[in-house]
Amino acid sequence: MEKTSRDPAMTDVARLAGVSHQTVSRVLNNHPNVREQTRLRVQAAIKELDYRPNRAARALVTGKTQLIGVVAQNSTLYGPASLLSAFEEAAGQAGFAVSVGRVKVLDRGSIAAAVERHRDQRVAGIVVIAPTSSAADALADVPAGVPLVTVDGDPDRPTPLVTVDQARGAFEATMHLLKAGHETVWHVSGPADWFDAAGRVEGWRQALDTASAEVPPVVAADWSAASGYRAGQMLARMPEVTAVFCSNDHLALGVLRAMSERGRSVPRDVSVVGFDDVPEAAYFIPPLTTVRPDFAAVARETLGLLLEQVSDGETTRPQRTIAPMLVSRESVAPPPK
Amino acid sequence: MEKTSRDPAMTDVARLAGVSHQTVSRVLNNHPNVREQTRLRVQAAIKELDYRPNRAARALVTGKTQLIGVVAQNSTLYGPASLLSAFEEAAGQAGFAVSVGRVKVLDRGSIAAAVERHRDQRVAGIVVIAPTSSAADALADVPAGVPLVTVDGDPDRPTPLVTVDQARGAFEATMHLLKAGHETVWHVSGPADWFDAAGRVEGWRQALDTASAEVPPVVAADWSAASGYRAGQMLARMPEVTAVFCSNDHLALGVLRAMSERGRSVPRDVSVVGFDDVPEAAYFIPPLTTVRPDFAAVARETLGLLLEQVSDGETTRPQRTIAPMLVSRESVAPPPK
DNA sequence: CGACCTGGTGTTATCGCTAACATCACCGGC
DNA sequence: GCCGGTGATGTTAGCGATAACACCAGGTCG
Repeated sequence: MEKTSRDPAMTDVARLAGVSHQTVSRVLNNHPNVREQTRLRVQAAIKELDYRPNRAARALVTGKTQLIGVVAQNSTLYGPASLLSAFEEAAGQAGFAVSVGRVKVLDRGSIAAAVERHRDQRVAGIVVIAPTSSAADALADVPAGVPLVTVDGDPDRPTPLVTVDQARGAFEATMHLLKAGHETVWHVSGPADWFDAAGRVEGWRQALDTASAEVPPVVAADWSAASGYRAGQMLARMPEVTAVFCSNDHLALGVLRAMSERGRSVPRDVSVVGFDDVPEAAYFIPPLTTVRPDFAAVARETLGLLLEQVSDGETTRPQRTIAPMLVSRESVAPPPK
Repeated sequence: MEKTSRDPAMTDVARLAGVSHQTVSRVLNNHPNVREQTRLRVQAAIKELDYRPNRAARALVTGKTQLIGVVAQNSTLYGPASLLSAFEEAAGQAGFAVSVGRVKVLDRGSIAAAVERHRDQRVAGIVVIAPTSSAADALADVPAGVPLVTVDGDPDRPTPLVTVDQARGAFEATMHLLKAGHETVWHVSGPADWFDAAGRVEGWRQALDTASAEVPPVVAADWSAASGYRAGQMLARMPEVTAVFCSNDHLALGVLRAMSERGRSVPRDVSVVGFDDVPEAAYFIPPLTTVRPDFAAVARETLGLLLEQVSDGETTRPQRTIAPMLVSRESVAPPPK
């Protein structure tokens, strides 16, 4: 009767290498005081047994896990999804596992519950993707002492925060259009309760102010192509509209379509700029000039900020913004004569 | 000098309730042999101390974690992203945390590495979202003994697998078009190395066979709207094309646009059906008739199959397919006279 | 009415690791 | 040539839970 023998433990490695288990532990944790020869023997034994340290045992004695909890909305929007994916990659490379707690709606109760689930797991730290004010409000409920970083959250709160510099991206996009010769730039905005959308409105307005251009009314939409299309139908009817900055690429797609349907050629008659640089943006007709946020950088900074809190308990400068990049394609041209 | 006292442990609860720590353990694990009165005392103590069991300690002694590892491609495609999100929710409700290992490309090496990372974490089981043959191949490297379920993988392999019944969805979509009176149905297909795409081609062909309709050549594309648009440009030029089944909604979007550009009205001149029911599909112009996979059901089945393996070691019937649902909107009509 | 079960509880060993201390050989300096 | 320092290693004691067994009271049964 062969019982499947249990996974090898540190003592098994120690026995094979002819040392004590403590020496194995020292090799594993790169302690300096181990003779080179001994280290090699131990490493050979580890490889031979396909030994892997038991994280539970380590966590038990150190009191720390190698787990990071992320709270994110259960959505497939490009921005948040990319962010999450980038963060998982960054954390993975740093040797941390990521446990994702999805939330249907970003309200206090749901977020608090997700945070509790993570605390139950004794995560080392928590990241909350909190792009709306209701989500940011919910963070007030998180007990102090838990390392916490907010991504895409409210820039006006003192909590540790990493965010794309929405205003700067919008500023550059708008400036790009103004420099092409347009007298002013219209804006199709995302939902007002999203910080991303608010920041982009702000950057757009600043650019117009800087250039002393007239500030047209904001055209409000949500993030969808459908709402961009509706906004576009309106704008297409107004001959004075020659340049439009859209709060994301899907809105821009809707605008492109509306323009094309009314026979206004992009970029000959109207120039359009988006935000996000979704993978399809280069295949729109025409290929879309847009602003690309560096999600990988956001992820790296977030992780850095979190690990700083985990080890030091505190952070020196708890806010980071990541400058996005304008990607110039073919949807921008000088205005018609 | 106040040192922040450590989290309460089981013994603290036991002391407060006036019982042994073992009794606390029994209460926590719902053992039957505990007097009601004792149970209440213990529960009160747990609440008072805000005690939460230490998972590391439990994992150490039981040898099992409450963690499930998922390997998924680092993509933002609607299908895989939805699946992942649904699975995280299902697992969360069953008390499992989900650790996601993202992979850039679905090749043997990357998948093997991701699986190894999960094994290091001693996950209870692993789910691999393996929609292409290269991904399915990589599973050969996974050592036996690790509970493993494949989602969206190769239906022709014997590994435990849960998948949407692509062929059936495609069959119904095609039948829907034939019943509307179309003589035959054209198909714009996803990439050939995706099982999803292959299954949908098969279902489409079966439906045509069943109705003894002519089988036109498959129009090959990838999953993008851009490629759908190119396919659509071709189809729009052919007057005999009155019905098109697209392998996903984005392709359908491209086709819709191409048709509209060439003045062929949908659904009056041409009927179009998609697959996936992306959130925007109802806002396409016209609102798109499509096939909705039940991602939540896939997630539930996957979890069930995995937990069955975890507890029993084996599974009886290791393959499950989930029937999708046709969602009828406004992009289908009888063919023009 | 003593043997035996059984429900409720406590005691002890154990999981696999790290931290802290113990040990021991070897070194240089006065 | 004895002393303290230092580098390499071993020994021991937990971390916080579960499992296995021990124990004890009270009821059942022959």
